Amino acid sequence: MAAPVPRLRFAPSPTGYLHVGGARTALFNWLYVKKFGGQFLLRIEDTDKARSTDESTRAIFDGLEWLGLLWDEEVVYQGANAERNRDDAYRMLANGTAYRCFCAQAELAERRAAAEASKDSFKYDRRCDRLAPSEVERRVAAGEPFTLRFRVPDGTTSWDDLVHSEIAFPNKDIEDFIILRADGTPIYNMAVVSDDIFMRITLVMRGDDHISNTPKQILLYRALGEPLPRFAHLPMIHGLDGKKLSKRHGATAVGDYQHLGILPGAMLNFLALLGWSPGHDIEVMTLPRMVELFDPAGLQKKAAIFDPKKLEWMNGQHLSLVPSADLAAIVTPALEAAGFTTAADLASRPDWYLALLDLLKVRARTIDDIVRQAGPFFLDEISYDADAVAKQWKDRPATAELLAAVRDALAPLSPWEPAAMEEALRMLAERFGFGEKAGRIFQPLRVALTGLGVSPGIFDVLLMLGRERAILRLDAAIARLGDSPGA
RNA sequence: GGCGGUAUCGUCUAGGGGACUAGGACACGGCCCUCUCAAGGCUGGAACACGGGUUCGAAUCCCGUUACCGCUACCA
Repeated sequence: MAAPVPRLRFAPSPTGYLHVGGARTALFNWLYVKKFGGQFLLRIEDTDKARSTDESTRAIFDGLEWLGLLWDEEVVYQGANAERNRDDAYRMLANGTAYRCFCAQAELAERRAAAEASKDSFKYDRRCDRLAPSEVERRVAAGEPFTLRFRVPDGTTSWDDLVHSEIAFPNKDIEDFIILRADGTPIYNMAVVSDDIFMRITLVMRGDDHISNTPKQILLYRALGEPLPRFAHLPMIHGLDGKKLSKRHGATAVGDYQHLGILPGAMLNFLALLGWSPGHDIEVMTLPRMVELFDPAGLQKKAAIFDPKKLEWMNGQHLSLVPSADLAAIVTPALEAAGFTTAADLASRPDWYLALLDLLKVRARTIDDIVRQAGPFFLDEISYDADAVAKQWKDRPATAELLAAVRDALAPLSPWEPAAMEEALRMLAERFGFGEKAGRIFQPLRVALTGLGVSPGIFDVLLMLGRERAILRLDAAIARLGDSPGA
């Protein structure tokens, strides 16, 4: 049998935001398609009108687009397929694999409650399947409402799961489940199967919370006489406490991480490692590299715990990896939002901007870190960090004197370049009797230049600031030191 | 309760009978580099859930126990 072209789908319900677990499911579906060829499709499961919102649908699109997980065909809205879903359900009624059930919802709930009270597990007793055909006809004619139930056959339903290998369910444990509501709308399993058939899905890859839906769905395919897709059930993602990831664990929406300054590539890389391993101790990967290395054999069976610390580390790795020219596209809006500069300003001095990014990105873990450290390079008026001032400007008169000497040593430098600066400042250190400990100049100078205790190397700071601005900063610092001792 | 799934350092994982004194990464500690902070290098502590088998030999195979997770709706 010739292998069909893989067609996979990601099928979220639009009831919240794009959850990191959903994003990871989408990623593995996408990786599979990119690795082996085929199509990655998106289906919005909006049949629960009460909970589905357009806003959530929008959030799913936004999240996937941000991650770069683009779908290959037009989005399918499950709600639009209700009619075809119903036709499929009626096909089963016609071919005898389903039957009408006239049991009232309230009555069913009562029987279920009674069974549970006596510690029995409830299973529909098929009473409506035993109704005489004439009786059924009479009740239908009388306009009695009914649902359609699937008649579960004897035997065992099993499949070869792509991640779990063989999984089997005795059919006796599956009740005759409803496939069509009294109002004619399909139940989840019916809609999924009907749509997956229609979309010609060849591999259903989803969270393993769907494992127990799978035998029911397989039975439906068979009843409909349709070929089975393959199934792959991915493990769940849990929070740090081992419980299912939820709001109280902090950020769980993909959009949250976007706003926290995480790079999409880092997010994808981190998510990929949660439930999959390429082996060979490989960890940091770009998306194309992940496609190259992807192999379903590396898929994990065990639920993974989401560790935000490792995500941050991963982001730092990607920050260093991404060319500054690419990074600029993401950092520029953030810099503008912080009120530091404008895109036009940055565009007017691209070399300087890229050099600045080169300096900042290696010591940042998030985009926010970069923005924070970038302040002194844009603002006219810097703010001074109290701790840094207290530590590096202890003896105020002596520091003022030192900084004045630094200013005088640097001001005449020509050209304005690091080697000359270093020579001048090291000579100054000798003169002040600091010997090899030039840090005694660099540190107070750093505070004067940036207001901070940490920054890129001092000569890089001087270079990026430019002579004029550096001298201005020094003057401001000297003046400040001369003022009230309160800093 | 029933059914199903899972089980290697705190966390993510490598491992698919001998190469295991169980490897890597995050986090944590130490050292080096060094003008600060990162980055980088070196380094320390830290795991095969338990009990039975199978086998000359088991982290790896089988069974049981335990724990955790999921499903158990005219939700998805």
